[in-house]
Amino acid sequence: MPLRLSTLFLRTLKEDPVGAEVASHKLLHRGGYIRRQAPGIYAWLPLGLIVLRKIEAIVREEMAAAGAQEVHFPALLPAEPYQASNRWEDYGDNIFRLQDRKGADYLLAPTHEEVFTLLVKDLYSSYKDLPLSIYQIQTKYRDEARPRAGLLRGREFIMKDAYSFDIDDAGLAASYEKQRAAYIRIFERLGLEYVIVQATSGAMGGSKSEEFLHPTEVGEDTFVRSAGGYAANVEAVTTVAPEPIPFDGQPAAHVEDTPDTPTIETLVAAANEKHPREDRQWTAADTLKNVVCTVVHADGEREVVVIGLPGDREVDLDRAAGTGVLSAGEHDLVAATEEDLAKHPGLVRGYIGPGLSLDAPVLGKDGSTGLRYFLDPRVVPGTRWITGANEPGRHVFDLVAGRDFTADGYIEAAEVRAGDPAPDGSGPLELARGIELGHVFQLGRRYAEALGLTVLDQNGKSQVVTMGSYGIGVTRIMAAIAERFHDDKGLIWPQALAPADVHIVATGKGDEAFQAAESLTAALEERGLSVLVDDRPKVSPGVKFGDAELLGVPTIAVIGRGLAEGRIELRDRTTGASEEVPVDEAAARIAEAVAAKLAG
RNA sequence: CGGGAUGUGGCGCAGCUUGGUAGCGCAUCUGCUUUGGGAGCAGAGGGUCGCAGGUUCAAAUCCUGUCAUCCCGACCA
Repeated sequence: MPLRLSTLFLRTLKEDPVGAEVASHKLLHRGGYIRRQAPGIYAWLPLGLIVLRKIEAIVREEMAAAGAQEVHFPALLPAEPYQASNRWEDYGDNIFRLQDRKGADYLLAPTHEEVFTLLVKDLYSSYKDLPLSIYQIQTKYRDEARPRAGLLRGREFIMKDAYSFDIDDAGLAASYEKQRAAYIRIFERLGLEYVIVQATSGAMGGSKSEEFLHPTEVGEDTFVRSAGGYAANVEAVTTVAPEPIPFDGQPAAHVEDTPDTPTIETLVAAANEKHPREDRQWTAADTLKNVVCTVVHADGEREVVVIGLPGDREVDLDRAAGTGVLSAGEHDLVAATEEDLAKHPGLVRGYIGPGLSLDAPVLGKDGSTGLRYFLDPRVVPGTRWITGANEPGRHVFDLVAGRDFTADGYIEAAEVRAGDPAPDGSGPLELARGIELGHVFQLGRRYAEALGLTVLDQNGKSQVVTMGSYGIGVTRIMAAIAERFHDDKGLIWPQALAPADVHIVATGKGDEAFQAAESLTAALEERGLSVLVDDRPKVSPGVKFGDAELLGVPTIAVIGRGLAEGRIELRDRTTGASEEVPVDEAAARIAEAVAAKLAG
């Protein structure tokens, strides 16, 4: 049956929702695809559901092709499995929590690793049952502090999440590869550009991890890429360390008066004025900035640490926390507070330095402060720095890394900048924004271990299963498509996702146009096409044209003015092209156009 | 969590400074006209003014509290 605008549950709107910033949010709202219910929570109207189901269908087909089987879990789950994996705490306020009448804790699941793991544990106990890949398409809940951009960042959203279970690392690698390949096919079919970037695994734990990002300015994720093909989330970029420099011939360190220079800017100015270099001006890159941070341990203990990095770089704490310096039991890395600083009088604010010689270190576990000291990878042995002398108004010049000071380790704590070299040598990096649409990663054994998922191997020995986790944001994909395919008049759906194959507009007074629209509808449906027909009586043509453009069905057939001469107008919403065709050829021509769009 | 702002018919807003019994646009309904680019005229229906308390003869308006929402930031797979 065709969708008839005379009866379809739809109201198009002229006004954007209050506060809407991005096109997908405005247009899906105005086009009557979605309605906001609460911050970050949307109701799905008939047209929206049709598009959503089409995206889901593509995902289902590719999951089946990849050998994954569909299951379905509740969105409402008991707290215990999440307490066992520690995520009940780790997720913090991002979980929607609730209690039943007995006071037992429940949650609206943000993701389902735990219950998938437990289900497999329930049913399987032999290596012969593996490998296994199962998935669901399910509504997820995350109580985001600030939902925004409509469907792009909601508190309720639909996600396909798949999980693989293997006996060994090789099996996990193979399962991962299948899902990764399925994702590539999905995005190809959607016609949505994507970049696969290396990622960190974040709160989920695990090792190999890649994100599928759709590059766009409205995206919330920042990633880097090089002309040579390297791409990574900024959190996952590793710094290219320069070659060490021999100590021979390097000047000895010397302390100088640099009054009132608590910042890098004032320090550089003072250095150029009072202690100028002969060959060039000092710059911020010649200084070593020592930033005080706090590691928050799982038990709540706050450990102050110091991070040294070139003075021209800002600290990026997400990178620092995500690139491995935090060991087990270390929960988070944050900026140090006044109270943290107050506990360490050995730190002279504005003039912090690692110490003047290896014999008398200030920072580091063996230093006088006893605080752990980490360095940016650029601070290789032999590099010379201006840095704090741990006295107010004094800095040390020509302090050489490795000769005069060392650290407890290296850390990726510096911001990534455009122009930095790619770690694989493929050229300079550029920064870009993207929407994260999918994420594949090798979880490893964290969940299986925490929840006791083991199987017997060929030797009858118990082995912990290794897992992979693979997510795709279905509702987010819909927003990304709307974001990518629209113009100032409205949405322009790809043929494969449009709520109908053809949008027929009947205009003019009298019954002729409406009758012709009915005949054409029937002819198109006979050819297997889905039809949206604007059969609203007494609605002016301008309104109908406007709605057709807003709704975004890619092929529009206008029946009206030309009908007296036996012609129907075909419009291509994508190209804007328009042509008149004889009435009796219309169905065939439309079917051709639709087929061409599906193919192309 | 910090900063800023806003809560008034379905939607978007005015009214609040200076208290006096609620208005505009869109949408909806009726009639007539109009029908290839978001029509015209005439009429109609629809509001606990976020909530609670207070001041007052009288509160959308002033005061106190509270809740919610939006924006910026922090946070965030």
